Amino acid sequence: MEDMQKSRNFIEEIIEEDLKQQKVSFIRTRFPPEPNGYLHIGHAKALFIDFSMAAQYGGECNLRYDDTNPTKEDEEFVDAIQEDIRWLGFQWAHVFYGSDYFDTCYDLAVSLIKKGLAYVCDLTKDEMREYRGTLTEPGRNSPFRDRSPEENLALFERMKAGEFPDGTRTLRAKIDMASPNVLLRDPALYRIIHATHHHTGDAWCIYPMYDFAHPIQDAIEGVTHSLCSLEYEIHRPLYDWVVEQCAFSQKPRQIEFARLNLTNTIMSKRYLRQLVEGGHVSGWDDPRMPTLCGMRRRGYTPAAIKDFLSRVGVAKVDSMVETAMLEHCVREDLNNSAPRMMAVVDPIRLVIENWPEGKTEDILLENHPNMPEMGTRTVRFGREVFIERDDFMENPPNKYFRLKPDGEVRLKGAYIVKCVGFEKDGAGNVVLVRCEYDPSSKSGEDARKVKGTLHWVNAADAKAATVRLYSELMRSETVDKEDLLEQLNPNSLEEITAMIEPALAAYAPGDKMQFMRIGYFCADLSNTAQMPVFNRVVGLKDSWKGN
RNA sequence: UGGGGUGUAGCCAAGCGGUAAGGCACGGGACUUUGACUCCCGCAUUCGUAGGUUCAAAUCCUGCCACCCCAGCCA
Repeated sequence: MEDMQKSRNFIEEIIEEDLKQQKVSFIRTRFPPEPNGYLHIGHAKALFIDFSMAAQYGGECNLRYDDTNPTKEDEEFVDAIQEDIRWLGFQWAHVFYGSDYFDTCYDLAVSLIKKGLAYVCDLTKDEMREYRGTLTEPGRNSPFRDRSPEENLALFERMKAGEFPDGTRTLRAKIDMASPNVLLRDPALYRIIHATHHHTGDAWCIYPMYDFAHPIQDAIEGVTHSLCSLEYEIHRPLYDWVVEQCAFSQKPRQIEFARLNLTNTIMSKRYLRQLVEGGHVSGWDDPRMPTLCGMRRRGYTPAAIKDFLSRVGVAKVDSMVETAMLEHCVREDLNNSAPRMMAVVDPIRLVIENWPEGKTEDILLENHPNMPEMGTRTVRFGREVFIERDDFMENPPNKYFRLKPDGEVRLKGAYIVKCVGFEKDGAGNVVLVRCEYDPSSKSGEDARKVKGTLHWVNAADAKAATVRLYSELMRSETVDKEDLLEQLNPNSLEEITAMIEPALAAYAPGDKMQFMRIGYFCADLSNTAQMPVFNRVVGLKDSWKGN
């Protein structure tokens, strides 16, 4: 037939063109996180692209820790990163460490020195900045630029041997101090750092810079397409310079795409750390965090995240995606898999006055209205039940389908009840609603319909549970990085005690379910039968205008 | 004021000289023992802007405007 050709994003176009022109025959990509923090949804976009491009063209993707700066990295993050990638459902071909290539990097640096393309520079950090010039003025050559290869070799060897303190010397590429691209003004290739590296220990005291190490790592691994975010666009000439001057025959190609930004979300690692260390969240896996471990704990599913990422697409425009899109994706996924349960999040009592004291009745409830294969369960119904405070109003607005004086409503799966009275406490809050039920209105046995249906929990066997209602961490759509803490949403976590149907207490940590008419929830890691804890993943859509 | 990028609806995003896909959001309706789900319908006479080329321009050309990135011995 005339199947609509699925449109290709620009990276797919490049890859297909490279394949067609036989520039490459096997696609290899890499996901190169620096092990200095937990992965977040922004990384997920990058790795989603890295892994899916490789998979789509029958190639492979490596996981490579970009660990060239021992002062910022820690082994702590290495395992967590793998766990998150696996959780999303991706499998790498190999795990590499950038530090595995330190010997090669060193040798290549030596070869650059021999070719007169790199030199040891004694300028201090401040001096180097001064010599670099500005965006509009060219820089000046370092006074050490013309050292002989022999002298450079000797000095570089002594740097490696640990003879010089941190910050006293660097190895620099000899490119062009007048380049309009500031990155090409003799960039540092190596710096001295006397620190223990989490992976190589004390083997080295000089470490290659990202701009030198990354293209080398890519080339060694045979990466064909090195996908990264837009801010590296300006690094590409340097990337290509390194590949060229180090004489790699197979040249990896760097392609840049826009990183993900989400409304009401802060993504930068530095600020996330600030939230964790300042105690503004409970940890990296706080369900409000955009980290993958946080989203996992919140109850987001890999399928929902991947669906979201594919909907967002791949392009070069700086964009800000609405969180609503993400929420739509979890709802869609959970709608098809989450059993429907009843929990009353803000309970008040409802008494059925014409229901005999002590009498109970078993109610059969479907676990999913659209999926009979999910089975049924039995719930006890009695004289007294809990209903939501919101589901009764003394003076309701128009089109209020819930309980009101003299109004009728069905209790889900049970009977139609009519409000015959209510009681308030001293503060004027309704604490009890009095009803009478219609014995002929048993669910499934009666054609009579009422507009509203309420969820409920039988008071005699309801269990208490802690329910955490999460909302966005940041109160405005965009976040100004200046005064982060003032922009925090003070109400991003509301913890309440809810009354739940007994079966809910048996759910294991990580299980997801729908609290009927409320939202999708996930049993928290700390969930126990004694005191169940549920996190709200996302609320149900609510089109009631009076709300 | 230098260089590198990017501008299509409220938000993403197709489009690649032949007359503006799709999704989210939003609005209206049907269905409903979840105000959910599902299903219909609506939602850019116009593509940052001003000109030019062409029978024909979001697509090509020129100018202008806006926004993002770069002056780490971070990645």
